[in-house]
Amino acid sequence: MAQDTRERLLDQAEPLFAERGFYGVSIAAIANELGLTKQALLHHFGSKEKLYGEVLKRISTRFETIDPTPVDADPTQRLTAFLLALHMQNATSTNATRILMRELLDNKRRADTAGTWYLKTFLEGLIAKVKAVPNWTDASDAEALALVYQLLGAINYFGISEPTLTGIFGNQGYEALNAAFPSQLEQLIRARLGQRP
Amino acid sequence: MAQDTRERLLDQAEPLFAERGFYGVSIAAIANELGLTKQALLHHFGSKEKLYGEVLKRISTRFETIDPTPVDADPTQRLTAFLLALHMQNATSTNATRILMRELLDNKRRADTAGTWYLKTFLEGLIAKVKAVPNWTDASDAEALALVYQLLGAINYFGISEPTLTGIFGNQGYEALNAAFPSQLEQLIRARLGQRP
DNA sequence: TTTAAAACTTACCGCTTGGTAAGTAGATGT
DNA sequence: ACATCTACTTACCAAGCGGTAAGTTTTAAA
Repeated sequence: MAQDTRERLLDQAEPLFAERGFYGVSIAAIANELGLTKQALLHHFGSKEKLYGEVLKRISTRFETIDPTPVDADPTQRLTAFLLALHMQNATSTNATRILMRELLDNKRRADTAGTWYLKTFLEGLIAKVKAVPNWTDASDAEALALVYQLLGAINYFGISEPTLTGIFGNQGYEALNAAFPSQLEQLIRARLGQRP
Repeated sequence: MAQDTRERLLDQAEPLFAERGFYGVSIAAIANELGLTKQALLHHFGSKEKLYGEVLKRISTRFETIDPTPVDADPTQRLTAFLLALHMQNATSTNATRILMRELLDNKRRADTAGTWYLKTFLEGLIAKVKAVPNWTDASDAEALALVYQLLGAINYFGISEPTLTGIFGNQGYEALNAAFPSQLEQLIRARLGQRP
């Protein structure tokens, strides 16, 4: 079965899971959107869980390859660039952020899915990046992680809020906010990294 | 129909919607957990949508009454106290945060549910609180909102991540993080409010 | 003590769900 | 030419879904 077709199907299934969640879409609905029958879809992926699992795995691996700046750059600069890149990725597509946020919410039941493990290395990498900043070299792991998590939260929470914020403040209001966001984020990062923990 | 019973049922339904989402729980499952039959539950609330709507409404009204500090306090202090109170509320119960986060994710389809409207006044109140801070008096609405949203993101994202973080870093790891979080959050707020926008 | 409303139960209903079983058309390799 | 494999289709299934209809018990005010 052509790898391209498989990838194409996963490309199309991803936004459906992102928008409606695992329990919110049926395999029949997905198949319909993809232009084939439910049984054809099951033929390709075996089960709904497996299909979803592959969508999740793709996202995980995709996340492992974000690092826009050279290793020898200034640590503060490097962390800032990395987090801004993370935010900018949401402008392209919020599917990954939405799906991972849903995993976070469902993790009490679904226990340890693919998402958790990639997150470990991802977070540990970020902790290391924080500790490379002069002011933060002797921060505890918990302190560094708290900062990291606050910044990730700022980015990802905003990432999933576009529909709601547009609903509240209108298109213009949201656009103004979206335009102001990156520089405000940069300021937030600089402000905190400039302080001691 | 006794108001107390109604409230009790909503109290018990809330965590189920929080943990499994609207599409993830059936009315039969809820009824079972509440110790009555599906039909008895439907008798009380009419439909699943209406039951969920009432859960949502309760959360909205509950949010409108958080303001721990007197109006005449120092603006910076006041905003900090408010946001810390918001974080501390998650320690008591994450149900509200989880449900509202799910609403954020589903808002593309569910359009304008109860959650959106309460959020408007809530966010506008926070914008006003930011603009009361000396450095921020002449910030634009978009700038103030960007900051507010970043801080809310930091708080709420952490609020829903306990199961995942415990899974990654273990109970001890999570406890250390949870202990470090409030003071780190306070530092983050102070750092940013101390700067100009 | 009667009356009426509230709080249920039992019995359904049509529809959707995820999944299985068995067969088939068309390409590909030998 | 034959066999194999991929990519499907048609037909079906039991279980679960949200919801309706109608009857029964419980509670409590007149």
